Amino acid sequence: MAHDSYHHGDLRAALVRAGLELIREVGAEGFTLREVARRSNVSHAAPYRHFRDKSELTAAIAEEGFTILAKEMRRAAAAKGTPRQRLVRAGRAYVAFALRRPEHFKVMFATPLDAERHPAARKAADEDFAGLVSLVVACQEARQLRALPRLTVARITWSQVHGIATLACNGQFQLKSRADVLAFAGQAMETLIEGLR
Amino acid sequence: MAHDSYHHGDLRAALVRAGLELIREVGAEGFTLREVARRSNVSHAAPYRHFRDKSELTAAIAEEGFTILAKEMRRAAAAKGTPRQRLVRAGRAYVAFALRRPEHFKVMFATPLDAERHPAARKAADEDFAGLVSLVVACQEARQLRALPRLTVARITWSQVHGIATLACNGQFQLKSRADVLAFAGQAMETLIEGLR
DNA sequence: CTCCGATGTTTACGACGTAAACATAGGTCG
DNA sequence: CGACCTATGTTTACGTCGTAAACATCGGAG
Repeated sequence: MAHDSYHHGDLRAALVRAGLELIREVGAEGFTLREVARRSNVSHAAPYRHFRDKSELTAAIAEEGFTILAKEMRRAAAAKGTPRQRLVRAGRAYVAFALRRPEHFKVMFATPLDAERHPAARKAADEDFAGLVSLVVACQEARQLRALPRLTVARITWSQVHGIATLACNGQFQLKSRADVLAFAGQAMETLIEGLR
Repeated sequence: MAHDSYHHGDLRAALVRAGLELIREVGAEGFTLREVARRSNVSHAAPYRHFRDKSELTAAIAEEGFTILAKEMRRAAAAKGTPRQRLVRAGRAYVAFALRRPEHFKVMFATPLDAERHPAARKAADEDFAGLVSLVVACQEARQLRALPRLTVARITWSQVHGIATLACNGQFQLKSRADVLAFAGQAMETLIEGLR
């Protein structure tokens, strides 16, 4: 339990936190297991007691990201408003997340999350998508969306939002402020939904 | 000129080619300057005569990618058909490119292409986008798109297509075959354009 | 023909990922 | 209450990487 003793208490969580911070600072390229260990005041081999290799730590960080993202989308889509408005808000939350933590976001989608190697991360990602599907279904039930297959509609929407998030956090649009990007995201969602009716 | 002499002839091009191949095989993570040198039958320090550092080689590879992509989109959007059909075909070509060379595609968008550090790559990317804009403008002139700002429409379209490409080549949709993904891409574009009218 | 600059090579350094051997702390069982 | 066992750290070691500096070689300009 003692924080400064030989044993750490909860090194695993500490490593994930430190890793998250490091990735925010230097991005996935500069990200280093040894530096994560250093920041956790632990020898460079200690992480191997908790993660089989580096990719497993980044997967844990990705998982954390999916969990946070899910939470923020849920909050944005909270009950009030029409299903359509809720869907739009969720989409904007997605983009907002990517803008606020671009490096974290990139790590989440850097690698095809191998279901065998990193089942937890994969599950978290799938749950994010499930949340999106349920918003889409709500729209369809309210007759605010055309009756295409649910999965198809969800994928189209996800792609739109994900594309905006990806391109924006790589600075590919020449938009100045985050607010501009978010406004654009809203516009894009409205347009898309218009096509989906 | 001799291929086996001390001097290589056109090492720079050879490095880009070898690099491209290597990235296709092992992805951006396993990508190594030294291995590229090895495959070019050259010492591990030789690349530094042609690239300031590793990132400059990957930028050159990215640039090559943007050039190829532009060519393929141009070909797909060739004259026949309505502007709208041409736009859809270009979008599908974008996705097809990502599916055919996923690792290459990832490298192209891995990093915010710094205009200072990698001007050539940046320019190639901008030209790709310019091509898209011109297709969108053609659609607008044919009254097949609502009169939103050109840039906005182009960005929305790009985001949609880019999102599909990114998610698909990370295996995030659970679609089996490339054909399925391409069909989906077409559907998505049609839907989006519907909303843009 | 000679010399110079462009292009390769060798050697060297520090950092990294990872494995193996070793150490310690804290709970379990006598 | 005290001796072990196991989970969790540490140390040491190895091979690879990116990169820099010093050195070598070739081909073309004077």
